[in-house]
Amino acid sequence: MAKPTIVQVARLAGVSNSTVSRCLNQPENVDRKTLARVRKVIEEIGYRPNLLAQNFRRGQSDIVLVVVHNVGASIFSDILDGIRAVLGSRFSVILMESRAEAQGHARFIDLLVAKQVVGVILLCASPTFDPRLIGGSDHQPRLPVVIGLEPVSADLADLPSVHIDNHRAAHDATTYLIDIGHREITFVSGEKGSLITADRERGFADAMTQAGCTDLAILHGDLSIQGGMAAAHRLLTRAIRPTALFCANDDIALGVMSVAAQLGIAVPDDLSVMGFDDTVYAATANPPLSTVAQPTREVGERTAKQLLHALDHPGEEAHLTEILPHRLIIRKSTARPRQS
Amino acid sequence: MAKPTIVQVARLAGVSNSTVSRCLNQPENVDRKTLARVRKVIEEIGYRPNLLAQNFRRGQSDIVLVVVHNVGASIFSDILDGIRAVLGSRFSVILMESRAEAQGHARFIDLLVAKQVVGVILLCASPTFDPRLIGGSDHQPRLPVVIGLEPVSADLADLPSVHIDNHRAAHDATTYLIDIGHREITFVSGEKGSLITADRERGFADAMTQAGCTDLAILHGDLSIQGGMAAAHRLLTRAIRPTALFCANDDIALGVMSVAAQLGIAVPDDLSVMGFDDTVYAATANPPLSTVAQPTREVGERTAKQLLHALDHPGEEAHLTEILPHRLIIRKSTARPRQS
DNA sequence: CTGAAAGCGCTTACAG
DNA sequence: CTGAAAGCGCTTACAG
Repeated sequence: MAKPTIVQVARLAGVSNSTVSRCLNQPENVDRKTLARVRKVIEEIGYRPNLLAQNFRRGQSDIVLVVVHNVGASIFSDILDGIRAVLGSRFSVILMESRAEAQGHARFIDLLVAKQVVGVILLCASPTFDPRLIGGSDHQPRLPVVIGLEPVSADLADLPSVHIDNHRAAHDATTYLIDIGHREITFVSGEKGSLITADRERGFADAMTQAGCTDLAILHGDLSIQGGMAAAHRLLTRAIRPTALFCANDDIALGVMSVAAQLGIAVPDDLSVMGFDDTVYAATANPPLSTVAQPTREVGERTAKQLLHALDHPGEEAHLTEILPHRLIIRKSTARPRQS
Repeated sequence: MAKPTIVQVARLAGVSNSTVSRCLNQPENVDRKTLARVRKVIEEIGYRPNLLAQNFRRGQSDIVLVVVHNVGASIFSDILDGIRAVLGSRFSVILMESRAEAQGHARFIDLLVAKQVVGVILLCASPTFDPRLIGGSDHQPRLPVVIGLEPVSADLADLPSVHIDNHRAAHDATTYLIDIGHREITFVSGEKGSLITADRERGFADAMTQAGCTDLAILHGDLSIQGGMAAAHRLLTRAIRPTALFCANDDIALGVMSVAAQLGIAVPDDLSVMGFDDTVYAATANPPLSTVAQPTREVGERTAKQLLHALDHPGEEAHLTEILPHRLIIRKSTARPRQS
């Protein structure tokens, strides 16, 4: 009545454990008749290999861990689709939220070190992740890690990564706003000093400077709807307002637009708003949000491909950084400023 | 140079493996001086127990698996916060997407059966999950499973679950629309026959019937922005339109509103739109979306508490179904119909 | 193509 | 409070 093991299968089939194991893992090396007999027994008693034992014995699992900051962010849907499309049925994907490990952390590390996972895809800015862990040694190959979507901290610069050129993307978007006549543009960003937004801030700043707008306005806050609302309350209730707000992500932009609507400020007539990410909520916003699109599915595919490569070529040191193309999406939330 | 094991720690500390193991798992049963010595060695050589071995030996892990349909859905953020708040540091949470297991499935099952996880929280409608797996037997206790957020199929009716009363919630929302004067209301739903929306459809239908509106209009589609857009294109381009659309979730409602805006149909003046879920995007929509709120964080907390209870009381058969309160949130997307 | 045997790293009664 | 020993279920050289 207890869960059947390889031993019972062997006994019932009249073969050794080894043979059963071979039937499972390298059936091509087993006599056809033996194989059939063993498989019949497996079927009959409903045997399933104990993964825990298997992983332990092999010293590794077939699980790829994907770390995201926050499960509810819609941008991850497509990325995961891409990842799974590439990984196929060879590996299972499990997810963890990095914010959950802020204090915990230890478990997360144990999981990696203990090789319950065979590789890691980090879709979150890196601070959470202790680079020492992937060091590896003579006997212990380093655990393959690929960073996707977000920029890479200096610590982890030697890891393969896949992302857009955030500096250039922000530069392009800012330049677009300047080109249509805006001069008073505020960049509504995330936390000060955060890696995620640093490149975007610099891109904004450089574009502004190049256009002769030396009075840089960057507002730090939170990369969320709430953050956008807070920023809007500060920026839009002043006597002199910027004519355009370039937001570090779409959630901020959505928060900004909702406050603008509350205050009776018309977008884009009185205020242009530009987002970043092109999440599913950008296109259906009212007005539809102009934004910078990241090729999310491709980010997923490419990170997974890099991981696969690392998995299949354990020796190679491939610090490949892939820069994927971004795309400016102009919808209805941006327009020439009124008085220009 | 190889990864240190318990054996090396024992040798270096001059004790047996057993003692090292005890230092790790039941330090209160170890002499203070021994403990100190062993801990020092552990520290020095950077020993970390091999989780794979530990789990295998113990026959279980300390991981709780949370299954969601789609990682990108914002509703899961709060639920997971609630789950983790309750589970604390005693368990790690990993996530899997049920949609990914549509074909795969086998791996998912293996993971459960192999007890790589100690319990499961299902936040997705149940079809994906094969109830036979949790059967258990004399020697094998059933794996604790708690269903949260979504309604439970008949198959799994004996499992503990936590959700709102979807029938009543939809009934309340519909009644509200009727009370403010609407008679031509269409329910924009998900897939036909889907468990997720069945109760909401019935709640809508019952409220309509009770109000004497016998001509029921339910449109089936997809529970997404795209689905809402498609539905709106069908419903709003006709000569005779409903005066209100009650959508099975907020994403649909957002899709509907965006198409309405495109078509120049004013919400709520020409058309009332009601959502369901109260995701973070509802409040900032333009106009802000009236909807039905689910107590998401509480759903997470309660499912986790039920799981914890099941974990701590393996014998007890507690098929507790918890019905949590919903809340009607009236914002600006609903109003009296024009001609009433 | 198959089997006997060792062993992965840990835990757990059982003695002492 | 501590140690010697068995064993969890599987895989993997090594013989044959």
